[in-house]
Amino acid sequence: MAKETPTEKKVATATSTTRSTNTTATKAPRTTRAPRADALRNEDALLEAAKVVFANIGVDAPVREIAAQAGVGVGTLYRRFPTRSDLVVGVFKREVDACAAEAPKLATAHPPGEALSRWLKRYCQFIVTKKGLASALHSGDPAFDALPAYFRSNFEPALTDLLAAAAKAGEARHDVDAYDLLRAIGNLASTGGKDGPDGMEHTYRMLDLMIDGLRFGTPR
Amino acid sequence: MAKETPTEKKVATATSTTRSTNTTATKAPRTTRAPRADALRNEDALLEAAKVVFANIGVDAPVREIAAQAGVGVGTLYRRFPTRSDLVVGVFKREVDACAAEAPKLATAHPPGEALSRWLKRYCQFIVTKKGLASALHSGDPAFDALPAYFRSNFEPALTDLLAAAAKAGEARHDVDAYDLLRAIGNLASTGGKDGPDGMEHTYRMLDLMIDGLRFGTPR
DNA sequence: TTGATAAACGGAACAATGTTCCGTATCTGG
DNA sequence: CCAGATACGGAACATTGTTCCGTTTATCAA
Repeated sequence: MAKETPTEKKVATATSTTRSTNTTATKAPRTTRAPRADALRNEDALLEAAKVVFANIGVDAPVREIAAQAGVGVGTLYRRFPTRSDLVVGVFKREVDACAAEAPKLATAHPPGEALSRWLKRYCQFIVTKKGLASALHSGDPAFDALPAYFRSNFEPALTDLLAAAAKAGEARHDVDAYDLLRAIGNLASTGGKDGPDGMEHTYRMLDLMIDGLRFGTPR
Repeated sequence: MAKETPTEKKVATATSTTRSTNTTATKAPRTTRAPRADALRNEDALLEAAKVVFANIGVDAPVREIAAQAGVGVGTLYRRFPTRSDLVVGVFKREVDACAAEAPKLATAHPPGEALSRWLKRYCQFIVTKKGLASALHSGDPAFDALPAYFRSNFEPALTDLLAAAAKAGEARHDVDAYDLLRAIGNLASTGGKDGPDGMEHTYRMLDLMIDGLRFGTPR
């Protein structure tokens, strides 16, 4: 097993919430057993490691590198992700999930307008960070075919809710389509990314401009 | 080890490669010798083989395949093209050369309007055939950085001449820019290529439309 | 607690590919 | 025709993605 787990603290990350999703009521199903704890831990470690390695080396980073970073053998990696592409897909989805999941959190922690602008900034970071992955999407590999739909089906509702709340509170106009905005900001952020002359500053300034535009004509 | 890469010797379509034409006729260029005949032959065979293999298998075809098709060993291939990318570049340039070189030939063999339309059709074939290579150009490999300029610097003058002659003969309008036309037809041909429902027919119909447009308003 | 066993693990081994090396064969100039 | 520069072929090496399988371990019931 993964003897190489000196840093066991990771376990404390309360991954428990996502457990017990299936068939808890039935008794002693010989055919199905609860997933092993180390397997779950490793799947998480692999996705996390892949995210880091992709960011450092690029999406073309060797699989061995990722396995090493995760403290796991390649065999383990391949049981979970039968293909390199599957790993890329996994990382992409996980990042989409994480970004989309912040929308409701921000909505409860801040007033609607503030929540909206904070999330849009977060979304910008997602776009810039995942530029490498995004280019992989257009590489012709059919494994990535489903990702655009996944992207939209997660982000559009999240932003729609934020927009509606902001509009209702009089902090944004009503006539803005969430998907239009996602695309516009996506284009904005994907050109002139973090490697620009002044980091992400330029992108953020443009984003602020757009956010002000959202407020324009709003009753005060 | 083989480091320096003299690589291209210009367009090289000229037949004779005698060294004596260089500068003054002083004796004893001890340092340079005429290239061996087999070397020249193999370079040609490699480019030709690569063209075929790229067309059949794709630009990602194994190098060994190309060497085999050319009837040479990989060592020979790598002496001429130190990198896989160099081979791709070589094929691309050679195809550009071949296509551009037909312009003057057509100009002498046909009346200006006919020459123009024939060459545009030929250009269409180039675009469709090289779709695979074109996508490789946008792969981030710096070896391909010079190709767009090469493309333009060969095609634009060729087409400019054809256009001017046709306009002078009253067989085309005067207000059409060669580069604009190259781009327009390039876009036309790159979508819906030869794999479409009716082969290249659709593309050719659109091309004819455009050629008619070139004639429109021309004095007769 | 303990033991049987399904599940998971690690990493060696395999296959495909780009690239390098070098002993041998061939061409060229004199 | 000879000597030496030049080029050749393909085995060998390096880097990946992927598979296999003997070993280890978490789980569960007794």
